[in-house]
Amino acid sequence: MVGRLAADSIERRSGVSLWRQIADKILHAIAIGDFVENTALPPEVVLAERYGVNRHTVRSAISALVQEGVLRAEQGRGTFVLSRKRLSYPIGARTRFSTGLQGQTTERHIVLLASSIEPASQRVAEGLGLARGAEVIRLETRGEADGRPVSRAAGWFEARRFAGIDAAMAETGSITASLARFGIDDYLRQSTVLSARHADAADLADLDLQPGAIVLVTVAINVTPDGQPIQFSESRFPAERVELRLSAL
Amino acid sequence: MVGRLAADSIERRSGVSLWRQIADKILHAIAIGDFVENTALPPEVVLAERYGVNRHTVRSAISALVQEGVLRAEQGRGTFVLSRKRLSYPIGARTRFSTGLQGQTTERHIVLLASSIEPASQRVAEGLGLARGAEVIRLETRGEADGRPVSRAAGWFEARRFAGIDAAMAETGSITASLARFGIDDYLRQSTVLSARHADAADLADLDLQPGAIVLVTVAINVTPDGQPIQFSESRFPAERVELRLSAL
DNA sequence: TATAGTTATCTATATCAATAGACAAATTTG
DNA sequence: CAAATTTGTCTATTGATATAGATAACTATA
Repeated sequence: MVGRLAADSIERRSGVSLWRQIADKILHAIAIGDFVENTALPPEVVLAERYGVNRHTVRSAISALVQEGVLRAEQGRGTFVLSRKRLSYPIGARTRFSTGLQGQTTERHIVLLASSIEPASQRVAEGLGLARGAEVIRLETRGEADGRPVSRAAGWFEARRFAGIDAAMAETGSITASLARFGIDDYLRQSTVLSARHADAADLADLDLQPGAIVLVTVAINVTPDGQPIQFSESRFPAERVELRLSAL
Repeated sequence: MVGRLAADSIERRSGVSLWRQIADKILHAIAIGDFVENTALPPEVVLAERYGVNRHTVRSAISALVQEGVLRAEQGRGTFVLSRKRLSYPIGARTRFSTGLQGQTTERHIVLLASSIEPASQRVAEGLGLARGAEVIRLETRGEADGRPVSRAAGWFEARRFAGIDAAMAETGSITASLARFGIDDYLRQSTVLSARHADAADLADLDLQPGAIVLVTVAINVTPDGQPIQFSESRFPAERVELRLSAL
């Protein structure tokens, strides 16, 4: 018996335009190696036939991907796949931003975008083992590697215990280094919950994405080695640039 | 300083229609508890103003979600959120479909959709430690819980060692039970790589999704306790119905 | 029962998305 | 150079998407 391999037709009047669907198909084809880096795509006419749409619709899709920096079109020659490997971000017991991307990138750092003190919401309070409404410090950060944004995170810390962590973070550019100032030499990831959704307007701006992009979302709790919760965080990763590699916890 | 909390505007001419974006927003709002199960949504006029679109556009979004079984509209009364909690699928060293969903569901099983023998592709061969082109058995399966599809997976096994595993799978409806027939009493997850993308036509059909839906994708390798690779798999989960909970590996 | 609040339906108009065809411009190949 | 191939541009038409306004139908409540 033969399994159906990607019937791969497109959906009309779905709320997602055909050009967007085809752009996604091309991205997927690149991701699985059907279209190879630094080689030409099939001609527009062929793609139009393959996907069962008009050539102009294919052109709209290609145009969007050229904007996104995935393809380069050259009149008379063809349309070429630019190289853009996805970063593989490790998630495990000792998940650290910078060390996790060593070897894949030459440069990476965290930028502190904003910070504030606020009462803990239900889930933050639960995660940190605090009373609802207790004061917490929120740090909004963006992770960048080789000049490209690869993550956008919000982290919450108990305000009383970690007063001044915002300044430490701005100065050091590292969560690990900032926590060290409060006597935290090591911390472990207690839990990670993962989901995915379309990027909202904030994601688009923060992560330099195009409308319709997908973000991976992790909600995690970090604890000291003896199990004391110190950080609750929600991170967003652009799915087109990052994959998450789950390592031993 | 104050961090921007979800500017949450909508994107025009993005390839995703406004009604689809608003439908996604409503789903998200339900997911994070802004809209509560079994209570009414704000009136259409209010939603239209909040999202900055015409009332009719909001109605299109609501109409789609009614079709998807997320909402129920009652003339004169309001539009209500039906209950549909996301399943939390655990991923860890001993990831098992059925046991992982115990407690959250009353019934779950795996359906064998198709099977075939084929030469190993590059990545499958690498994952299983075989020569490229070596014969492998592919099992196409769907996981269902309480009558709803929650996963769609392809699993590859070395053909010589696991000849007949397709029949075993069809009979037992369990990977674990099928492997037991080949003397595999225990197996561990060696690696998991996670990504997300839009559902393609096959996903839409297999997982009973609407166009524009997002799927979480895991690529995993299972090994015997002494490290021998036995299964390479790629699974897809509907992000609107499933979240992945990473537990200790 | 009367009123306010809500969803449902209708008409009309403007813009975006998709198709269709023709031809121009650039590149490669014979 | 000529022909073939491929991307780029233009015009035109159709259907889906979005806005706007008016009114009907239904529900709850004072």
